Amino acid sequence: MGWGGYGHDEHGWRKGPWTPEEDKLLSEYVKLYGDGRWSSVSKCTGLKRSGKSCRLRWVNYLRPGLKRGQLTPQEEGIIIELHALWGNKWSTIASYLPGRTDNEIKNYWRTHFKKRSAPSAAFPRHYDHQQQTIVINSDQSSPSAATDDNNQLQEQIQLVADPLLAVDCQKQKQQEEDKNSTCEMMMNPGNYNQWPAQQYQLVPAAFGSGPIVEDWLWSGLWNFNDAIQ
DNA sequence: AACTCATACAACCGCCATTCC
DNA sequence: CGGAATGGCGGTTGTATGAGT
Repeated sequence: MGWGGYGHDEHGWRKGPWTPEEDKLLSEYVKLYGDGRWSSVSKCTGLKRSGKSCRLRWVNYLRPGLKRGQLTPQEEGIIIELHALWGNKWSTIASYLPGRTDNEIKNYWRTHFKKRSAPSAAFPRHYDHQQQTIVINSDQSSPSAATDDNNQLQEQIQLVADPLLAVDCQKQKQQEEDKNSTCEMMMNPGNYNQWPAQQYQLVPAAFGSGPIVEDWLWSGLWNFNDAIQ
């Protein structure tokens, strides 16, 4: 990944790709002083990099816990859904994907979706709708199982009309009702032609846990995207 | 084998909000 | 209180790489 060699800006800061030596210096600095005092990195380490450049390098590349490699279908789904919610709030979206950076997500989105307009057309080429979507209420012989699923789903669904919070009782009550109806729709998707408005889409699987719930959410995601076309 | 194109990735830029002095 | 410094974020650019032709 070259930048055509190294250069310096008007302030004398080095530019271009980082060397292993620079990475080592930066890592050692953060180990000693923590991440946050970027402007003093050059003073303390002799690194000829601006604070901004150091921060970027740390956040996007050196920070511990970063995941490497291709995003999983689940992560892709989360990105798609959160982007529908918040737009290009990459750092916000990244906060729901542990180990992924806003830069990575931004790059991914631009590469895969930028040129496409319709949300449903935006799904990655390797995402398999048929594979991800499960048959809802397939176990008709066991009503109790369906009820359990419903209860489990109820716990996982959060309505996010206002992602920051429902403020008053009226809103909370309304949200509770919407939550119930959304759950009902997910349990019996065939009975509904129209999905709720965008503000009532589901919180992505990252908030919940377990393959069943994730599959439910995935199928809901697809219905939702079809609905908003 | 050579060329083209799409994708992945790293890094920079500019703007804005916050903090500091 | 106001200006400067700093940090954070979204947008953009440039190059490497691999697949397809």
